[in-house]
Amino acid sequence: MANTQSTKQEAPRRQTSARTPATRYAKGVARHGEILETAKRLFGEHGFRGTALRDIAAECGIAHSTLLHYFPTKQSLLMAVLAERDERARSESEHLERLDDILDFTRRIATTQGTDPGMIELTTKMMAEATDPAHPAHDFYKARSAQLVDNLTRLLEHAKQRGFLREGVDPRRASQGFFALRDGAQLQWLLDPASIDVPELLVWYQRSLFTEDDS
Amino acid sequence: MANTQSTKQEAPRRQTSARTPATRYAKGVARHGEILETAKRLFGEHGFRGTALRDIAAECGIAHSTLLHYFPTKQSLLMAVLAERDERARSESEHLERLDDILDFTRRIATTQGTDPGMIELTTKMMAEATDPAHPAHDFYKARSAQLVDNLTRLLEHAKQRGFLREGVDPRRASQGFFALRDGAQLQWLLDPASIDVPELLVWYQRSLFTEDDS
DNA sequence: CCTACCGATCGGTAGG
DNA sequence: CCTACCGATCGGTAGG
Repeated sequence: MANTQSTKQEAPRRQTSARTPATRYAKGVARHGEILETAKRLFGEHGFRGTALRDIAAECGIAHSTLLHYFPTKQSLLMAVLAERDERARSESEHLERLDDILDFTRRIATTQGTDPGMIELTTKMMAEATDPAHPAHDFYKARSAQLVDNLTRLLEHAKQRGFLREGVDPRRASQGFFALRDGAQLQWLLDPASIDVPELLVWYQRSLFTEDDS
Repeated sequence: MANTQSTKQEAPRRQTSARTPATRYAKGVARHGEILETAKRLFGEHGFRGTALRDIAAECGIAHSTLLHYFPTKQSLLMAVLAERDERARSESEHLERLDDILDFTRRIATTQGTDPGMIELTTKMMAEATDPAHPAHDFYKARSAQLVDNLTRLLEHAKQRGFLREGVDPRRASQGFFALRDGAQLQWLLDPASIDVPELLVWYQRSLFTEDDS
């Protein structure tokens, strides 16, 4: 495992029994990431309230008090998980400035399902749990949902101006409909994965919005 | 409270300090219903796992052990809540045999939102919580969702044979889409009631499925 | 319908 | 990174 030392390209260090600061740091970072990944998965499977810190810690092979060394409270762990998830989503939607990508936008969101089912599971279940106003992630998802709808609405408005939208399609309503369809379909998929093809359903919805000029 | 005795139409009973069996029975039934209503509301607000029996009992003015006299386990209380909710929904969809009602079907489902928001809140939140396979209501919602989709699919197939559906509308996909849209919209509505008009969104979706021959 | 209690579990802390 | 512990809370039971 520590074979990276075997090259000995650097000046030899003191061979004490204590690990070097660099090693300890790297190990800490790895633990940090391991906890995050495990938390992401378990929060997705059992929800935030349904997951105990002891469960996450056990899967990482540490005591739960050790986990609290990396994340001082359970809520801080949740926020870290949401921030990581959000950062990835943000970078995805960042390069959607060009209107050419609108058709591709929903398709990309749709196919994310296959890319990282764990992320989808987390997002959907946490959002559902966060409908409780007392839930620590309530404000996060409230703001996030509004932002998503607003972004897609803006894209659809531009598309409408260029004549890409079918008659009678209201940008805001269509945007709300897209995310409602996505979240509802994912809920159904979580209940019974074999019962529904989420990407296919979303692509079908998307096609019903645009005029038939995709080559 | 016990004024039903004042009519004295029956033979006079012994006037002991103990209440009559009839009175006790009526009181028990009332308690039973009171607990059910309170549980429905609190499960809707905080979910099943997020609601303690002590909270429900406290709102009914009894000890939590007294609640367990009426419902021996927490899960049995949940099942009673779901059964009552399901019975009402079943009687609603019972008289949908006639195909004339299809257009009205989704509209009825849509406007239920305004009729009993508590019921909607309960259904949506419990369904979301039940995506956890370990949740006691998992099988219930899995079966229930499939049944709803199947029922609407059948109605849409009949409508399609009669030429009521737009071209390219697949009954099954449209049915899945309807319930996905409903559940996702209700999720959004729970997060922020002011952000979305669920009935309006569902009626709009419904119109996109049928040909324009509604008077 | 209550008091009193059980064992289990929770998030978090102390102290090393 | 651990053991040991805290106070709080949980669903459920005993016994009246």
